[in-house]
Amino acid sequence: MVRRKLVAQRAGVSEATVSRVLNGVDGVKEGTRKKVLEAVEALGYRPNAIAQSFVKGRSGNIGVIVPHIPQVHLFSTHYFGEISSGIAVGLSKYRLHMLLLFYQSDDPDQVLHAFESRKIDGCIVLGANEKTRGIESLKAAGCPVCFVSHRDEDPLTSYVDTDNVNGAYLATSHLIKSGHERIAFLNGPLMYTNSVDRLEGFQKALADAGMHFDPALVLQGNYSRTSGYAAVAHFLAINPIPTSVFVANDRMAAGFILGLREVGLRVGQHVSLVGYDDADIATITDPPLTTIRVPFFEMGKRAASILVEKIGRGESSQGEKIRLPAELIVRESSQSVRQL
Amino acid sequence: MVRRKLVAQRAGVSEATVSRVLNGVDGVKEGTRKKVLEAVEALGYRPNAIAQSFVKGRSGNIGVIVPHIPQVHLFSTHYFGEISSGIAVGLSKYRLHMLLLFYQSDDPDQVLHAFESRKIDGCIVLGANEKTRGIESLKAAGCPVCFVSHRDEDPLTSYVDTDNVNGAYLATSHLIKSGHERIAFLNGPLMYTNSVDRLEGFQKALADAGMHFDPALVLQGNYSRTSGYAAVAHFLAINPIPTSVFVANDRMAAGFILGLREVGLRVGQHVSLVGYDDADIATITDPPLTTIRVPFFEMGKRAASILVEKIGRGESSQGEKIRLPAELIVRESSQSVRQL
DNA sequence: ATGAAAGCGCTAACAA
DNA sequence: TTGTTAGCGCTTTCAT
Repeated sequence: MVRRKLVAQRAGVSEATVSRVLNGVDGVKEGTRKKVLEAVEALGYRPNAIAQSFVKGRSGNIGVIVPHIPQVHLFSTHYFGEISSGIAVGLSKYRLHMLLLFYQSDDPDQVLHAFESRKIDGCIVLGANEKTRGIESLKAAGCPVCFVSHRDEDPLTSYVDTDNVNGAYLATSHLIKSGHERIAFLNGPLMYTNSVDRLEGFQKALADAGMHFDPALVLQGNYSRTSGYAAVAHFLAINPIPTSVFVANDRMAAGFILGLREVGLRVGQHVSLVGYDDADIATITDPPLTTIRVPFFEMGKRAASILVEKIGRGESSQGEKIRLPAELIVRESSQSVRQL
Repeated sequence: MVRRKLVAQRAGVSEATVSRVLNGVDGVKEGTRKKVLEAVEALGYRPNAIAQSFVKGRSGNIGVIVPHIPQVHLFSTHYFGEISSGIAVGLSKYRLHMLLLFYQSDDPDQVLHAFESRKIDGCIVLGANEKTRGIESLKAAGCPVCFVSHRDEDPLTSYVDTDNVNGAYLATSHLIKSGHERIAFLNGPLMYTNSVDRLEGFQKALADAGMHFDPALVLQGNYSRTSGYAAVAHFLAINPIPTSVFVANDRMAAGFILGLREVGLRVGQHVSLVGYDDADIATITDPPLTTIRVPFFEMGKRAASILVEKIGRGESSQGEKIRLPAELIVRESSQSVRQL
C-alpha cells in the first residue's frame, strides 16, 4: 500500500508537507503543492482514514440506530430509505459515514459500547419511544444524540420531528370540513411522542370547530397493519358507527381498509379515512389514502447537520429541536360520504 | 477518557498485561487477570477501537452497499430489513460493524474510496446488476466483495443468491398444475441475473410440461409497481388473453392487480397470478399473492460469514457461491379460474 | 515555506 | 509469567 512517506520521497518534500497539501493548510508554495499533487496522483495515494481518525480522536462515523426486526413495522421502505438517504447526503458534506446499528433486546448496550469504544462519534436514533432502552446511559456517557421523529426534551439532546400536532390538526380539520360530525381516531401507543402529539392535534381540531371530544371514539393500535385491521371491530362496536376515521399512520390505515371491506364497508364510499406519513403504501391501498406527508428525506438531512454541529460544539452544548411542517395530501379515501 | 495506562497503574501491572487479559491471550496468572479485570471494571475502561484498528490495519467495518434513492423500488422494507438484520447478526460474531453506503451516480467511486482509505475491509452489495458501476474497479483494488441476490461468476468474488431458476420453475409449475395453458410472464430487466434466471426457470417449467414457449407471452417491466401497472395494457393486447401470469416480483404484481382491476378483471377470479419475493406487500394486495419466498435474513447472515472468511483468507482467495432454496407460498391470487 | 519530531492508544515481538 | 519497546500512519506543534 502506498503511504505518505513514498509520496514525500517522490515529490522531494517532507511528509509534513504532503499532509499540509492534502489537508489544504495554506502557506505552501504553489510549486511544491503541484509536485505533491502530482506524486499523489501518480502513486494513487489515499490517506489512511483509520490513522487520521486515530490521531484526531474521532472515528468519522455516525451511528444510525434503528429498531430491531420485531419492530420493523414501525417504518416502511419509504421511511427508512428517505431518512437514511437524507442522513447520507447530510453527512457527505463533512466526509462522515453512517454506521448502521440495531437496538436489540439481547444487547441493549450495543450502541453505548460503540460510542465508548469510539466507533461512532455520535448517533441518530430512528423509531425511538419513551421506553427505548439504553438511550439514557448513552446520553450519560456523553454521546451526542439526535432523534428523528421523536421528541426528547432533555436540553442536551437534539431532535428533528415534524409538527405532528399540526399534522393531526390538518387531517382532522379536513374531515370536519367534509361535514363529518363523528370522527374516530385510531392512534398508536402513547409511548411515542408522535402519538401524543397527534392526539393533541386531533383534540385541538375538534375544539376549534366547537366539537365535543369523545374518548370513546379513540381507538388504540400499535402502528402495525394488523392492529389497524383489528381496530375495525372496535370501530364497528361504536354506536352509532362514526362516518370517518383519522388513522395515525398509513400502515394501520391499510389494515383498517381491509377490515372494513370484509364487512362490506368501503372506504371513500361508506367511511372517510385520513392516514398519516404518506408512505409508499398510501398509493397502493384501494382507495389511495388521503394522508399527511412527512418530509423524511429532509428530516434525515437536518438530523445529520444538527448532530455534526453539536459534536463540533462539544459535550455540554445545547441540543437543537426542530419541527418541520406537515402537509395534507388529499386522495380518494376521504371522499365525501353518505351516512351509514 | 480512561486509557489503558490508567488501568495498568491501578492494577499494578504493565500495559501489555492489560492488553493480554483483554485480548484473552493466555499465559496470564489468574490473580493478575483478576486484578486487571477489577481495574477495568472499576474504571469503566473500554479499549479504543480506532487505535486497535490502526495497529491491526483493519477498520472492523464492512460496507453494505445499497442502491441510491431512484432505485429504491428495488427493495421493500422487508427485503432491506431482513437482509441487513441478517448481516448484522452474521457480523456480530466477529465484532464487526456495518457501514452503510449508497452507490450514487454523482459519486460512483464512493465505495472505492471507502475501501482505499481503509474505512471498510470488504463489502456486501445489495441490488446490483450487470451495469452496476464501480464494482470492477473495486474488485481491481482488491476489495473483497459479496453480492446478495446477484450472481457474479468472477472466481474471486462471492455471492449469496437464491435458486431463482427453481423458484420460477415452482411458480410456473404451480400455474401449469392448476390447468393453465396460456401463461404470461412479466419479467424484470435482463441486466439483473435474477431476471435471467427466472426466465430460465419459466421456460424450463414449460418445457418439462411439454408446453410451447411463446416469446409473445413475455412482458417486460422494471420491478417497480408502476411498471407492473403499465404491463397490463400489453397483457390485454395478447390474443387470446392469457389466463394466468407469473410476475417476477411482488411489487410489479401489486401494480398488475391494480391495472387489471381497472378494466374489471379480478386476480384470483378472472386471472391467476403468482408473484415473487414474498415481500410484505404480498399480503396487502387484494387478493393476497401466491408467491415465492426468498430467505432474505438467512442470505444476509450467510453473506456476512462468507465475506469475513474471505477477508481472513486474503486477497487472491476464491470467492464462494451460494444459492439457497426458494419456496412456493400459495395464497389467493392463484385460485383456479374460469376462462376469459 | 518547510522540516523535524512528538505523540495519538494500541498490538506483538522480544527480553527478562 | 510479565515488562519493555518498536512501530502502525498520520496531524500538529515547534524550529528553522
